[in-house]
Amino acid sequence: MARSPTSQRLAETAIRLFNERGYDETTVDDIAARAGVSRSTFFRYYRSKEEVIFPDHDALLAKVEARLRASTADTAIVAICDAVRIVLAHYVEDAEVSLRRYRLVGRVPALRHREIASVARYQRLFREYVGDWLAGTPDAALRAELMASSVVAAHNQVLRGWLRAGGSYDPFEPLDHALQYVIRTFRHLENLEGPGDDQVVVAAFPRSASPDDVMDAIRAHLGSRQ
Amino acid sequence: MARSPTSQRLAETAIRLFNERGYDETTVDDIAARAGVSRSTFFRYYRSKEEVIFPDHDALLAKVEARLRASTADTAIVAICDAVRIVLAHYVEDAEVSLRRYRLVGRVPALRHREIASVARYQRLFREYVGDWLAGTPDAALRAELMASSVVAAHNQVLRGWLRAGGSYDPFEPLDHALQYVIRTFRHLENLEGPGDDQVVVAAFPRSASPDDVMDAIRAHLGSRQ
DNA sequence: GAATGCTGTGAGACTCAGTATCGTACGCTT
DNA sequence: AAGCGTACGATACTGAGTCTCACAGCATTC
Repeated sequence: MARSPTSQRLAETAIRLFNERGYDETTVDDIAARAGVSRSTFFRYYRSKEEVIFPDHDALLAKVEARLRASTADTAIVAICDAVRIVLAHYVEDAEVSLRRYRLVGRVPALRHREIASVARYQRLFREYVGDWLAGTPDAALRAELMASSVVAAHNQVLRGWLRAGGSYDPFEPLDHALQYVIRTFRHLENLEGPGDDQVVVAAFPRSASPDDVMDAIRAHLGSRQ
Repeated sequence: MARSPTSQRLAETAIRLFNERGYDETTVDDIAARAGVSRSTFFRYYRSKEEVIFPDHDALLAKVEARLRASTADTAIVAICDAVRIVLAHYVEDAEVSLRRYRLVGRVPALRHREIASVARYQRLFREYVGDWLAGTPDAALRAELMASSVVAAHNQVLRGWLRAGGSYDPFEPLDHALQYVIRTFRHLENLEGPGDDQVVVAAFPRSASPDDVMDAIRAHLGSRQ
């Protein structure tokens, strides 16, 4: 599935021209001519002028889906975090391309729409996965939607920050930091099944409760565990 | 700002034709001819063929923004919930149109993309608002993103459910239910400023911690409050 | 009441994305 | 060398969206 040299050449030519003259000012004819092929050939490799900017979203989407499928309910959160890392890694691998695309997309509304649409596909994927995971629990669909949107939002926030900074640092640490928020939100939304592996949320009390009230209640509760 | 009769007529004709023949099979010429005007006139009222389906998103967006601006930090959550209700109300008011559009959008990828793009504008609006609200606190941008995405996700989930059901019930109750989740998530994400009004989340511990460890830690922490 | 200007409309030409078809040259097999 | 499949080029076509110009209606003004 290695990309053909012609396809590669077309993509590079296109991006160069888009940056030189602007997206709207560059016609498909220009790209094809400069790449030394015919217009027909361009449309053979890319279904549209926009697609030349977003080549392998399908492949990436498939990778994400594969990672999610390769998990059981116990490891759902791990699978989700892994999947998000896969996506971010994809951008980081081709930092050069990602950055050029980022600048381009920021300037061209049509491309921005396209990008947003492709993000929606990831969100949908996560939503379906989480929906299956939560199936049967109350408000499963709603919570799946919220969880999926959080995952995607966290990823996008980290990615955008990294891109804005010109890809000048390792974004996986911020990603894990962001995912901590998401995981806590998950736990929170998931609270029917109790807390997770390494943390036990102990209690919540009316603010009016005195420290002694709190201590008493906790002592009583812990008593049943000893 | 009442819509002109010609514009109205064009929109109605377009939707009827889209439903009869399909979106791609209907040309702008068809619409204009059937509405009794020229092609030029169509493009005077709508900048594109897609736009005839999504007429007043701009106005709605402005309403939402106005509602958000008309609030101080204290009432941020209230403002956000209100804003979401405004959006849902807009769909419910024109239930007939909303339903027709929903069915259409479900079948035509180009329209779906357009819809998704417009949703992103709402999310951006909420993100900026929440970002201002949280400005100066740690991870403000990240938490703003998460909160905004939750708000939008909740709304969309409720709206989609209502549309799928053919608009056969009052969606504001489910909306409030969904917003409860969102609000709790907010509180959770907001915990730097302390928890909400009536709850105090006390602590989280490694599951391996013995009850005594827990008690000691809590006692030490509460000590500083007495 | 004619000249003036503004506004909405129609007509037509033009660009360009995207589709479909056909012919052909090249490389590979047997 | 004959046959075959694949990739490419050439060409024509549809339809969206832009632009320009001409004209008609309608008000104002002197």
